[in-house]
Amino acid sequence: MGITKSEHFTDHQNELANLLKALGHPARVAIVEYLIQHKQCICGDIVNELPLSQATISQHLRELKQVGVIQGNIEGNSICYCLNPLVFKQITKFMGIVIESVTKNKCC
Amino acid sequence: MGITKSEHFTDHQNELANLLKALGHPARVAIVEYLIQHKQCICGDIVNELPLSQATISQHLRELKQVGVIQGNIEGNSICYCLNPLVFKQITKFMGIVIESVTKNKCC
DNA sequence: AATCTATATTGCAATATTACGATATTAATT
DNA sequence: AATTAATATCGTAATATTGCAATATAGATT
Repeated sequence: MGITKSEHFTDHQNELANLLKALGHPARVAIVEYLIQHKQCICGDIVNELPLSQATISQHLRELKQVGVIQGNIEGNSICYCLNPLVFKQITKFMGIVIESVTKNKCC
Repeated sequence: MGITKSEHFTDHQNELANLLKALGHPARVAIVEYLIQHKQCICGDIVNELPLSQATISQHLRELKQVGVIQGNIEGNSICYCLNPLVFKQITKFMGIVIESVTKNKCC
């Protein structure tokens, strides 16, 4: 099918999965890494950086914005994007729970 | 298209993206959460836990295994799966870099 | 060795994602 | 007001993902 049965999972599971999925594309990882380096960007900066069309970059930025990875503020005729730390803290929290759980345990 | 132009990105970007994508599905988040709780599982445990067919669960387990999120050890006639902390540490490291970068900066 | 149990694989249909050209929108500049 | 610059959206094609029934495989049990 290709249809994910979101209705069978908890809100938390769906939210976390959406967030991780949004980060699960090399172009979007590259955008985040650009923002780590440069703190902010406009769409055109990423168009110059990555070998993808303006339309495609705009789409990736929208996906990142939709889940809260980045936020965009209108500045004149362009839009300044920057990272939102909240979602990264959310992911880190989950990872911490996993790591703690595994540490307490040897398993198979 | 649907084709990701992986060749244009660094190995690091592709690896991290693959890892995050593998975790970017609610069923696979649910599997990881089951393992946080129960430390280990066999395929049948997850089949009983989630409203998905055995074939689908087996596929999700394979994806998680492929990127190293879980490891499987043959135990008689079934396979014991458990979490591999390494990849979670890798993700945490990246998240830490992001958070540190944002903290140093206010931006738009 | 036949059967049972547990898991993996194959084949397929439905849906989602990725990418881009073309076009629209919106603000700044002339 | 016309033009330019920056970004978003639409439409479309190609590929990927999700899910399942059916079947295959492999070890355990009888």
